[in-house]
Amino acid sequence: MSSDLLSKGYEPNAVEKKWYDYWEKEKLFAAEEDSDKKSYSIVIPPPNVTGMLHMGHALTFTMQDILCRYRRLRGDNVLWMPGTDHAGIATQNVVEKKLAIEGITRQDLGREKFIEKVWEWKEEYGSAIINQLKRLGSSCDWDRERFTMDEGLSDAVRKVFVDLYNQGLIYRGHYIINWCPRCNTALSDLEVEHADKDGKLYHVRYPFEDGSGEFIVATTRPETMFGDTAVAIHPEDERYKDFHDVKIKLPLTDRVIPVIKDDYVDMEFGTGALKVTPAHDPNDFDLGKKHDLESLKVIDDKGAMTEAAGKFKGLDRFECRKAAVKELEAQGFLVKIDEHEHSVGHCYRCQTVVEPNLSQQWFVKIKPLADKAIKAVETGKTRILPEVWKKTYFEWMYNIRDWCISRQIWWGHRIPAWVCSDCGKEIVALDDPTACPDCSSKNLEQETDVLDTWFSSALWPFSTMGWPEETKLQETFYPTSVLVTGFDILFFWVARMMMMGIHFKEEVPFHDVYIHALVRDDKGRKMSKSLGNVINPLDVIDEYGTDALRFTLTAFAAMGRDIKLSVERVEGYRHFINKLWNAARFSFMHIEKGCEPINYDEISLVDKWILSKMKGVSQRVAKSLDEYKFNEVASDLYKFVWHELCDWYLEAAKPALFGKAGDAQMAASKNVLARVLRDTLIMLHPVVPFVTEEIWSKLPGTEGSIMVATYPEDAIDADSIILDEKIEKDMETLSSIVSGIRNIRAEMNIALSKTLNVIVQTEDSDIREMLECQKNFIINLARLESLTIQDKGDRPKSVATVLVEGISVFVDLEGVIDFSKELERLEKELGKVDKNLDVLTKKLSNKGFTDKAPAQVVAKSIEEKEALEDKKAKIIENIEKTKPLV
RNA sequence: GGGCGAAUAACUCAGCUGGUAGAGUGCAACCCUUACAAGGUUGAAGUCACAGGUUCGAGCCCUGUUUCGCCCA
Repeated sequence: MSSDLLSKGYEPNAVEKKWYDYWEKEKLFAAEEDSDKKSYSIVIPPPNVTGMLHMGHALTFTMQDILCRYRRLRGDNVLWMPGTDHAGIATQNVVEKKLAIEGITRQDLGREKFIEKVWEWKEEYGSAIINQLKRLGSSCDWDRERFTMDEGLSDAVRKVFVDLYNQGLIYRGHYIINWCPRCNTALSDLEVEHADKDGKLYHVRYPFEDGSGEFIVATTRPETMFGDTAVAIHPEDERYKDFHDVKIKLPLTDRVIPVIKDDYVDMEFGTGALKVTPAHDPNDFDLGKKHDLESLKVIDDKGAMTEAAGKFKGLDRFECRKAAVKELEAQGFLVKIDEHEHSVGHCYRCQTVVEPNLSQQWFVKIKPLADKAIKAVETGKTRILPEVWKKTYFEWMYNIRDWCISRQIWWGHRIPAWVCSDCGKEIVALDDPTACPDCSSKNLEQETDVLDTWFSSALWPFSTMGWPEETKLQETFYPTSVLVTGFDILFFWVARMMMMGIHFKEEVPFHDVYIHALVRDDKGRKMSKSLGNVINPLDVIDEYGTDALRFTLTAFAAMGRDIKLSVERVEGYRHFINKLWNAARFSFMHIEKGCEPINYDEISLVDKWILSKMKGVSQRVAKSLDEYKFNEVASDLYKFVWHELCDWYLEAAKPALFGKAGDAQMAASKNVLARVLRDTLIMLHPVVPFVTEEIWSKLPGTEGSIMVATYPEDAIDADSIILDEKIEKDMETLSSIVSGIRNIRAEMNIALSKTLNVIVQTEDSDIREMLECQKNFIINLARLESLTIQDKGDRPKSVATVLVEGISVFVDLEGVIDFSKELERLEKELGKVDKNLDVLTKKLSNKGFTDKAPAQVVAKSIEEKEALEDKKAKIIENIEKTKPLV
């Protein structure tokens, strides 16, 4: 026996580093390419190479790590594929900012040199996020770490591009796209974030050319008027039905524009006359195409006005708005300005207001790809959980629009397309062409654009496994078992992986998609730098330990619900880790050797009880993990460790463990304790890997890492552990009696040092027998001097009473208290019973209930009512007998 | 404007196919009882947002209202 095996409190910091290094060194995270075991695989959502660990990472990596560690304990061959994303715009921004400090722009360097700089930056800082992920305990197979710009993945990207092009699913064209004037690139629809802004609605006079009248048009963007090429009205608008062939003299310009009729126009909005700017509004663009209107670009790529804006040329678009309004007012064209809230698109990388702009870009024709991805979810080949997200997925897929994939930045996969300068031939090829296939010219110019970063991440589940090569890895691990991610990238990433996976692998990329919640602050707000409410996971880990953070996130990860996190909550769960630690510390005082098969003939009721409870937990935990109910895993384990193992089992087993029940019982209980601690650690390990490994390493009879242990349900002798309802019921009776006596002690203010004499009466002979056997249990835990078990008999005089399931418990209070308190207690108890009895009586006197409710339910109610009536009678009796004592 | 979700103890949240409301934290009282004061024992605390409806019976199902959050345009 030795208590100095473990220190008094759990100190996570030293322990975590030690074990993480050990796991890595021992290659315990490594997947086997070829194995007889069942395969289980997850690819991580690759964090941005510029990223810093935040709570969202902590949550998603904790969940994935739990699943992977759990599947290893179940004997699976697990691949958890890690890597990072080159994050085109974000990374380019970071490096540009760094250069700016030195006063250099990327244009100063030129494309080649700049990209070299980015690679240098990546080599230096790119592993930061990976190291942070390791601190979470993530058991990824790091030897397989990939990067979306590495050679293999770049090959995959190129092949996909070329194939899609040849299949007619990638095309180039002039369309209106979202343009970020700060990043100087096109963005996909998804990369634009809409925010409601207080703006103004300007009402402007658009006079007819012949002076016979005017329209009043309402616009939020008067600066775009220089690009107007028509005014549109609704064909059925009563107000304008007499206008035929009118032309508009566009204010502040010399231009005359036509009036078109289209039922797209909203008659309710403003005056029902809509200015049409095809080059700067997506809807107007469609309208322009339909009516064959000219597109006039008035805002350039930097957000400044073009030639077409006349004297406003060169002005920033927002400056121009002010200037134009002033001019309109001066010339009498401005009717009024209303306050107006409207939605404005912002760049998701830099928050600059996005400019819809006409330009030549590359697009993926997405509909054919989407159709197959929809079908995969409809038929259940891929499950989306929780189910609510299925609807969102379908909604987006049905309304999907072609995906703009070209970006006018430098950092990324350069589009493998060339144009022949001589004949204009467009060439897209796997290998760089040297001559034009049509005219043999060698004057080829490569496309300067790069691909949307999400284009490469869409290939992640198979490109990381070696595709387009045929590899053993893909054979073993594709499709992956589950994708775990937040809903914020459901469209960006999940949907696109679905489309690409199905198209190129002819197989869905994952069987399950588990969508988890977002981590918010304790008031439910998104964590953001500007709000200053960010909780840095690394700080939390430093203060409370990784396991405490992981357990907290797990406990709060109820499906489909956001997590409101505060450090206080982490602190709460640190107490749990410490409780576990101390339970182990106590156990180590008794456990001398590894556990041996349990002999049920030799062990006590509490022994059987804790084994039964443990069996229930291991079954429920397994089921909950299969269903991604992480919070249930945490609460089951918490309840078991704290309230069953520590509160009752360890306390009840103490006499036996200290040898007060004989050597045989001591040995048997020690064996049970060893078994329970071992299996508890294994069940906990996926959630709290560090503390469990530390305890495991000191637990007698264990070899190697807990990571390669066997989950209790799979143990060779798993069936010898019995889930026994009768035992659990008996234990409940016993603990209720103990709690009842403790309650009397507390309410009567009886010191713990005062041992009590108690008489228990029940007419049930089975229970009497059970109680007789478990006498010491009650005596020890309720701190009694003596315990008498009777059939029935005279009620002793000066007692406090408590009723447990028809069992009367009399606590002898001779000379201890004043009985007015006891009377108070009894009256209170009577009140409770009466209230419950009321409900049941009403229910049972309702003919509808007795006639229509299932017989089982009625019978149960009758039984309960009888028990309560019996209880009531006994309480009244006790009250009557107590009254004279007051 | 379209869609989705949430509302349960002071706080954070569970609550399965409808059958007398649960946990943790916090609070109050007592206790250093030989693993743990980061602990133990006991206790108080809820018109399940509001209004209707279905049902013998509704936190749960249906309709509407309010408030909040999110997504899409």
